[in-house]
Amino acid sequence: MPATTAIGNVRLMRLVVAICSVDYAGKLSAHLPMAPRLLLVKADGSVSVHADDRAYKPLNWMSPPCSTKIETDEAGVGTWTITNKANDTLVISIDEVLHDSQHELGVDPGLIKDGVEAHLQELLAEQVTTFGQGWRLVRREFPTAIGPVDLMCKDSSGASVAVEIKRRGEIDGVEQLTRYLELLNRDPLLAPVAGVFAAQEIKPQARVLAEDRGIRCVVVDYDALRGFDDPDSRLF
Amino acid sequence: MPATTAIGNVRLMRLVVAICSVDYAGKLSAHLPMAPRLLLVKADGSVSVHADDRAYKPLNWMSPPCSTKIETDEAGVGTWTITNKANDTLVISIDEVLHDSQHELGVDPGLIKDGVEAHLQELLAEQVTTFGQGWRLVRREFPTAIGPVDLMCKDSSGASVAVEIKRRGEIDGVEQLTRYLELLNRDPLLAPVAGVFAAQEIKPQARVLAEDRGIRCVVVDYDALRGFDDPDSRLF
DNA sequence: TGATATATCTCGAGT
DNA sequence: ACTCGAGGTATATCA
Repeated sequence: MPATTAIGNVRLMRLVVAICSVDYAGKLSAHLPMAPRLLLVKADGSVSVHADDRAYKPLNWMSPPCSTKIETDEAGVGTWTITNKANDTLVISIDEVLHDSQHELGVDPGLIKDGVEAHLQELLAEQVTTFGQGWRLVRREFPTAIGPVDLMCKDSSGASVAVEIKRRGEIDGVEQLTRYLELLNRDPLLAPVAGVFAAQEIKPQARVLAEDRGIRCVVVDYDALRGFDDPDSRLF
Repeated sequence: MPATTAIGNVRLMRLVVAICSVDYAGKLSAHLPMAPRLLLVKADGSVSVHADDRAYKPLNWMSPPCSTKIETDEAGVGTWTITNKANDTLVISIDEVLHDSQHELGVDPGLIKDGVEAHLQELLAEQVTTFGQGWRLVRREFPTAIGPVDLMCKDSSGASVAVEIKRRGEIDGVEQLTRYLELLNRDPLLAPVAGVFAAQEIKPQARVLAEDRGIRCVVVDYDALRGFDDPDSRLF
């Protein structure tokens, strides 16, 4: 078995706290005046600039793949120029370095998620009787010219119903389902096709719009659906 | 003049590199197995968990406002429990601390941007002949009951045209313009009103939908428009 | 590779 | 508080 770590493959995360200004030129232009900030250089070469607020979004960043040209003196003062394939450039001008450290983290084993829309669709596909007794699934991701319908079903009377599934039901979803229904109802082999808008939460505006268009709204309980599902198949 | 910094107001960014596992329960459930990661605690109380890749998105996070309960021993081993108003919880279990430092950054002076949609609208308002010879601007932000139309114009024959401007032209923008046109064409003093969908980039789906509804699509070149504009008016 | 849909989207403006 | 729209959206999936 070969060694899993070679010196040349050691990948480090570098944390720099520095007084710096930043200029980005690419899809837009952006400028950050000189101030103390965190510079985060990751093992994949990506660079992000963080202020002391906001958990999610950096002030500025360069996504990988990208390369960094560092032109600094022994105190770390100078400039970093980061460029990507599209020739977007991020220039960081450093006046003073307050902290500089490197850390080996290794490859992350990754995130396991549960409760996203794809999972909700799976559960509902298995349990279309959530929508009514005697319903059956025709197919998931039923193809149309403008995109796939989440679930195509038949109700107990054999009538077609297109189901649009969202985690949070907003107006966009109703518009999307409306477009599908308009298209599907032009097909004499399918028409008439009714619509169901299913979500864990449906915003009042979306409900009004849907019902005005004759679309039935169904609020689904993820935990209840999951309860009927095999618990051993759960991720954790 | 009062002192601008009191001890109680000193706000610090804390950088911790630790072997940890993470569980989030809120809008969804997510789990990160034990591994070395960066924990970033900002002055606003927000916490984010970073792996050694991706510039933009943390693996896990809690946005402010939120509060953290730290239950660790003198070596930093133990758990952090972060909760927000909605009772979403992020639990970080720390096995070993590899680095721990704090830094005072102060409030960031903020980002200056150039090249966003508002600017595109300005440029097109100044140069409506981009859409055709003899066109003239009636007004920007033309008011309607459901919101302002970006540009209301008259073409060389004097016919009214409503223009919707986006940086990226997607289906939502076509829907928006469709709603405006429907409303405007009910007004006998204005009707008939034609539609133009203008964007730096128009997605195929959006183009199909727009043209199906008789809306003309125009791809505009931001840099070319800017070239005609006064360079002194640029932000930087 | 390009197009499409999702996201714990985030974030800001306006009501 | 809520809604709506924009984002250097980023990111995953699927053709």
